[in-house]
Amino acid sequence: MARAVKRKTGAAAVRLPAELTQARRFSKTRSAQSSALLEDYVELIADLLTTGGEARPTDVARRLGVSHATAIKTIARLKREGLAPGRPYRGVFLTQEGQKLAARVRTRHRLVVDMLLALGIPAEAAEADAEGIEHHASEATLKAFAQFLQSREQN
Amino acid sequence: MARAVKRKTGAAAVRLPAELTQARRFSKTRSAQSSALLEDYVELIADLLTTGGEARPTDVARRLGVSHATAIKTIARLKREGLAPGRPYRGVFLTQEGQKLAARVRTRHRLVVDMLLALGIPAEAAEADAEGIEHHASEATLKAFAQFLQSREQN
DNA sequence: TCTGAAGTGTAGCCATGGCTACATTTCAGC
DNA sequence: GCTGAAATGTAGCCATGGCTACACTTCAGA
Ligand SMILES: [Mn+2]
Ligand SMILES: [Mn+2]
Ligand SMILES: [Mn+2]
Ligand SMILES: [Mn+2]
Repeated sequence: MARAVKRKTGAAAVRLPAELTQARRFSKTRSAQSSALLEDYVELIADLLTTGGEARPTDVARRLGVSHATAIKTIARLKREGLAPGRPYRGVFLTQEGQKLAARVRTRHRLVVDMLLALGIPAEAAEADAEGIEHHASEATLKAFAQFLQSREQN
Repeated sequence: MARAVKRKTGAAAVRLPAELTQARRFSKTRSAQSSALLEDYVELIADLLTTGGEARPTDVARRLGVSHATAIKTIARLKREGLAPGRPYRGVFLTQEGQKLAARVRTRHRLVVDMLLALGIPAEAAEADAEGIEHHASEATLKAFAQFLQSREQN
């Protein structure tokens, strides 16, 4: 295309900013994707901690449907990123920062599920889709979801 | 927890199926994630082909915001998977299967964007979020989106 | 107190999807 | 026709996130 600039003179120049915009969108999606896994781990660990008082790598692995080795490796990444402290063989916990992230993620998760349910989507599909969708919902989208739900409640 | 089975006898046994369900959800999300990139490539290539008659690796790279080397490597994967034929230095095309996939993906993309717009989400946020969300919307969810839009048009 | 099963951790493999650096090919314009 | 700039392709690096196989800790119960 760059070689074609001299062929299709006019339109190409105009389309350039659109290319940048689209590239930025994809870039945003990639970045969301890279935090998605950590978000799910933190959310799940928080859930295990509140429910059972402890979060063990094996439990995390079983709930996520991955091997315990995979879970342990990712938990190590949580530790590296300052989201989870913890000594070896002692279960996982969350730092203040980890807890804050967990709270945000849990709220968001519920909002997305509720929205899908409100649209009449069957429960299991709503839960499954939400697990992926949640990581790509911007603040603007979350706000719109909340407003939609609120307007629904009023009738 | 498995070690804890003998401590917390009752509840753990009941919770087992729920664990499997949740694991299945995460597994589904992971699988959606693994096809997401190919879907975006195919969608974009189809777009370039219809718009300009050709899809060159450099154009694909620029639109996705990645290096040309990355684009070429992923395009090689498209070829491996039977979605794109093409000789070296000759631009990319789509097989019948690739075209079918592109059509499905494009329709889905538009539906998701339209849904978000209908909820009052600002255009740029809608476009950006849709780029990630689309890959996690099941048939049930797409159907619900379509129905919502239809009911909207009628007033 | 000992011990073995369960849980935890480590090592090392693979595919993916980014990147930079460099080599090769194409083709517009002279 | 030549040629050099742009496009294309290749090589090789890295991090991530899966996996299996094996080693090490822990602790419930004998
Ligand atoms: Mn999730
Ligand atoms: Mn979630
Ligand atoms: Mn997309
Ligand atoms: Mn798309």
